[in-house]
Amino acid sequence: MFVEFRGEVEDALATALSDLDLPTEDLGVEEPPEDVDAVLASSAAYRLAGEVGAPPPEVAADVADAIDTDGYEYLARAEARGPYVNFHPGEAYFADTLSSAGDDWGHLPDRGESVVVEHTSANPTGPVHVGRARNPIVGDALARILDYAGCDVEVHYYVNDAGRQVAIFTWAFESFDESDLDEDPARDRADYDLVRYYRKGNEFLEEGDPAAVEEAEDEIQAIMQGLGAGDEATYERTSAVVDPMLSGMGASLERLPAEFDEFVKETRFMFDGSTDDVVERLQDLEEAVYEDDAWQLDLSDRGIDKNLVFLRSDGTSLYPTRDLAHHEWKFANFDRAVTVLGEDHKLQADQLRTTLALLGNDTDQLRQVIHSYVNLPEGKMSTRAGTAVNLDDLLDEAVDRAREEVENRLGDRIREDDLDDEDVERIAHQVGIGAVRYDIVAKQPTKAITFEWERALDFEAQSAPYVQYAHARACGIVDRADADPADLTAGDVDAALLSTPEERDLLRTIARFPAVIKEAAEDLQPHVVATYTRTFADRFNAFYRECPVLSEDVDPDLRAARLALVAAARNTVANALNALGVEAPESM
RNA sequence: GGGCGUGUGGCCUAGUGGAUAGGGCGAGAGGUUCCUAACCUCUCGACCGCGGGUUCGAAUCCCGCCACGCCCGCCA
Repeated sequence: MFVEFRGEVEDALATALSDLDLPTEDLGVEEPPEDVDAVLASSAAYRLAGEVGAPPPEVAADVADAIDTDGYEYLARAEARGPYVNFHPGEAYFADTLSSAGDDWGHLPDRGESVVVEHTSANPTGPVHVGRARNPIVGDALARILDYAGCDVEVHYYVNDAGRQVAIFTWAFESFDESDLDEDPARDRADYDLVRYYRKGNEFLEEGDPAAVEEAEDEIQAIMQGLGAGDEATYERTSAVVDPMLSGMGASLERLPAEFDEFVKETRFMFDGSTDDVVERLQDLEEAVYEDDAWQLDLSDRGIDKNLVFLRSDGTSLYPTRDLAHHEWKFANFDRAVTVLGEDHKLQADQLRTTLALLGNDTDQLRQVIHSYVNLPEGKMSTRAGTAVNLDDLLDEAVDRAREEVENRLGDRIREDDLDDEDVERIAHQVGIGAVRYDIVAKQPTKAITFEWERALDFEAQSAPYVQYAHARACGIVDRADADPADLTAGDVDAALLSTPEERDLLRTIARFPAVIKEAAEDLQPHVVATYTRTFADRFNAFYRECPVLSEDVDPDLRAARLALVAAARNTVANALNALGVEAPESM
């Protein structure tokens, strides 16, 4: 409704300005502060004051007078208040919001546009740790939000299965035995088992006997050459470590949950010849230079001082070369591509985008979302050094603490409901994992996060449980009303009965939800949705406090209207949480 | 050294040209015979890193400086 209302406001304002012979390019339509009782406002009078030769409040009054609200569905009233023109919707706005906010509220019309979202794409060398966890959390939320926004979304994990680390990993796995390793796996799963070989291999390369290291380097080199030459047997060897590692990592990611439609391996673009094709086309570019026996791209004219090496002196390709082929494949198969990357890949992202353009691609199709890392108070997390907090450990701890919390609260519940052990376990998972996810997705991705257990697992604060609780309260009311769900949003209720400030504010907030999805999808900013859920919970709690629904002294018509409002609220917050990938408990 | 990013009460955070900078944590005081108190109300607390500038108007734009992070591999 908000989106439609905004359109009407812009139309009415533009018409009024042109009737007054004033310029219409700067309408200045914005959302007023909380304490102003209007849905939208315009600050255009400030800029027009000079042109008109009158003070802004006078201009605002004239503009407000010139606005004709006839013929608009939702726009009912425009009034000047100081230098602003405030816009108010009529009853239809509230009535339509109430009747529209069904199960699919927040889903925008199909855009007929396919989008591939690539996220995580962590090297298959060890268990997923918290430092990396921002990528799947942001990426999964983005994919969900784009889906809500009407895109046809496919989610990919790009597997770096041809790089040097994989060659090291493969060599290490083949060279060492269980008896060479000095620790047991932290968990009984392939990623925890295999990472020990990777660590052992790196340790050996750093500290081993020089002659033996040289021998190992020859083997690592042979593996990379084999992959570059498209050798099936070499691919089998690397797959023997990569595939189980990936399935183990996938098990961690599923807990978030972050799921993928496809794991796209970079070897695919070596074996199908597209990397060779890219190399040839790069060599033909005028930016191509051959220096130190390696083929490079001089991108200094494009504002990138660092040369991009695309073919090593030994003739093998590099990660960026294969990624170029990968992205051309994406462009050929999807309308748009979104990639979620850690900030350490910023330069590479710029080089990729620039080079794709040089190769004749339309890079407007590509959006790269960059995020900072989650670090420990003492510094970076590293798989190789073994300093990382594993995602599984964080999630386990979160669920344990949530379970403890649920059990503590069982004692002093007023409500006599019957939460059995299964409910406790369900709530512990929903709340614990939701809190971790929400804590990360709610922050602007560009801001660095320092990981601290207490803060990450605070269930009060401005957390997932706060929002989830509002949802559970709404479910409790609907549940207790024992009404036919079909009646709840039926057109029979009279939205005009919802006249208290709390009811109006809640309706206004519900009305904004599709606009929030639209904004988050356009700007690729999931935290916008998280911010919205907090505002929503504030509004819902105010309503909950002031407006009884099921009390016996509530008039039946009002009760029906409030029940419909609660149902609309429940649908809104359920979908908002869903768009963030956070579960919405029906009781807690 | 260069490039990019970040800097908002003691701590975390929203807000990227317009209405007295909005929340949370923390500290203090209250609230439940009434649909879930993981809630709500009130109080305390901010020269929006520092200094200039542009503008009728700056947390927001521009310049300089400071602090922190990331990058500057024939690794990914």
